[in-house]
Amino acid sequence: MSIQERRQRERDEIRQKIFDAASQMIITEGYEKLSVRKIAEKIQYSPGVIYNYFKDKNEIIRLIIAENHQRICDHIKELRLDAMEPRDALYKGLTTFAWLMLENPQHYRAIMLSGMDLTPFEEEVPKTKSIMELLIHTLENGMQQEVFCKSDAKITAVLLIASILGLVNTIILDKVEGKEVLALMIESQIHILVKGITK
Amino acid sequence: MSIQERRQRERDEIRQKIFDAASQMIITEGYEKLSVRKIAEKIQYSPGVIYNYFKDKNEIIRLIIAENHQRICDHIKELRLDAMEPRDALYKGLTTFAWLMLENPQHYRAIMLSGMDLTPFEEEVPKTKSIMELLIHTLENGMQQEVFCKSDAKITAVLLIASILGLVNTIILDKVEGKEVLALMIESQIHILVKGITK
DNA sequence: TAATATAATGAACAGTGTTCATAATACTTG
DNA sequence: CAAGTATTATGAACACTGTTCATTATATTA
Repeated sequence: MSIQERRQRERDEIRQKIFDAASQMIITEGYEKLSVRKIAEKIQYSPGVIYNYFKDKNEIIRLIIAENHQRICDHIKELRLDAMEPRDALYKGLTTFAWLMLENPQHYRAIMLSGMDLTPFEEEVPKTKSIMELLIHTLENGMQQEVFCKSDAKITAVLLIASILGLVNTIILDKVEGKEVLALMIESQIHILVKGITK
Repeated sequence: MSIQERRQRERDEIRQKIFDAASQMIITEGYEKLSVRKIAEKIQYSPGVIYNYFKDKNEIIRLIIAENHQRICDHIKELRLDAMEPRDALYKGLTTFAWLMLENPQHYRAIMLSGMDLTPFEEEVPKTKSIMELLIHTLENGMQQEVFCKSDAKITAVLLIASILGLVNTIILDKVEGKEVLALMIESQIHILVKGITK
């Protein structure tokens, strides 16, 4: 029995190696330059072996994105937004989200670029929705306390996230430089959004 | 002299043919599936001929995006926003922008996807900035009339556009269906934004 | 008509994702 | 320990991609 455990462990290790190599290559060389052959070269295996561990290249990318989402979600959970005043919570949550997204742009870029093919993505990793759920909870909380205007919290959450993602995308594409300008933009954007939904 | 005019005209015609074929292929088959070889096949030329008329594939894409921007900009200009009340102008302008973006998602997608390589883009087609300029003008107008909060109009314009692009992107990626849901999202988003910057 | 400028060709190069028969390895059984 | 079996790695092959360029064909000029 132990022998099969070890085999499984070895499988997992190689799988992880592939994953890590791909993840790092996206960060250092960018999403566009990522290729199966280069991953194989980096871990010193033949190209074909990748397909013994992953369905295809897309699955690897999906999992990298999922891991990133999870990481961001964990960070936001640690903020304990539910213990804060709704508007403060919204401020803090969205700001954190924006900065974490900007932390490694290449991963974020992968989300944008591979978008269309990632529809079965949420089924695989249901936790991905959690960022949205945290936000929805904050919004509903604020509505009950009559701080925010009444609306469909789910839709409003989508709109808020979309705004932040749009800003992050613009910042990355336009190569906005200077942390103080960046901070001003994020600050301003979130100010507008929070004001826009408050009573 | 007339003979050179004709030659130039013929050159322009083939160039246009290539452009049109590419533009249509993006719409029908999507940005990812666009290839130089398929363009050549569609216009019944050999692949190499493309490079007698365009520097590379990217230039074609850049020009398609530029044309799209121009088209949207012309539509918005026709609205005569400067003759409207600032908030109405903002509403109308942003709503029109969003719907035109959603009109053919594949072109919009090309903007997102090819982003990083398009930095020299604005130098080629300075008119691209015009949408932004129209928006900035509307904002400055509103600030002078003390309808909008005082701020850097340029930055605020970027934030507003980013929000709309973010929403459009989300709608496309998440394949939001149903025109009434779509309309509600756009309407809500713009409502939040306008409220967010008004005094 | 011959010389010249221009443009189309398609093979070639270096790359991509993916598949699969073959070879090598590791494990199980006699 | 040896023979047989299951598992995994290999690398060639397929069908693509963008791009370049010597060669060929065409059209213009002398």
